[in-house]
Amino acid sequence: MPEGPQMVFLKEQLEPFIGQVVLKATGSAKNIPYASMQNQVLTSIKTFGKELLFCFPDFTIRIHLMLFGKYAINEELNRVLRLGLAFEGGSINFYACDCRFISEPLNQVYDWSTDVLHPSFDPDKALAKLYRKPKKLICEALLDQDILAGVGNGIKNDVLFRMQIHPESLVGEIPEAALQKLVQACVKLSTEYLDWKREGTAGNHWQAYKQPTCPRDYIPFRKQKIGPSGRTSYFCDKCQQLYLPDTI
DNA sequence: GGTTATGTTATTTC
DNA sequence: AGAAATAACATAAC
Repeated sequence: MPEGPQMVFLKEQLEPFIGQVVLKATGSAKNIPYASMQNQVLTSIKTFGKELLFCFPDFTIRIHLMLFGKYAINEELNRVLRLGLAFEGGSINFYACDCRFISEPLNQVYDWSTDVLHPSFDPDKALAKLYRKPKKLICEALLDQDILAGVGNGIKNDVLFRMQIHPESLVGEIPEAALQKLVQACVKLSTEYLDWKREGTAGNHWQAYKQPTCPRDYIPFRKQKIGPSGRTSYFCDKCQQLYLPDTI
């Protein structure tokens, strides 16, 4: 259930709990100080990329939904509870997710300017980090959370389609202007995606991801696992340009 | 039973 | 040493 925009949306759903005191923390997640969380005030909730951060006065609990994570607000799901937080005004339950305890100050742990949806996101820094990996496939580089935190496989596919760049292009071969636009597109699509979540707009907004046909050329998208990570890409050979080294 | 999937991380390999 | 590939983990649906 991840991708940055969904996590920001989840954070917004949970904001009513801010200021409330934990009545009880339960679950099967390891390294969580269940007992000492009791009576702690939830100071704030933040996100970093696909991570959700519950901030308490002296520590933070980090939730990552990974691939299969589920959550329920004011209800319970019929599966193994990983972390449940009971407040006066309701409860939050997480399942099949990664939970961690963070004792360091968050500014020491996170570089917020890496997060595509954070106000301090720094596109120039992202561009520089991308060019530091010139031999990587662009479809792999876009998923690097140290470069573009919050971008997932859906955003990756649609951004490449929108900017008409072939997923197998090498980062170092993409002209700077095009790569710059690609970074901008990550921000724009993530923001749009968040707006769709907020508006509760029905239907599908993906142009390429999980789609059968290219809306520009009306030919079937190619669906293929690309690169060492093997994440699936949806792309159109006709309208997405492949940037590779000149072979002479 | 096998495959697939909005993901990360620990371990191994080069 | 450090980058890159591989394995591992988690879970439901088709």
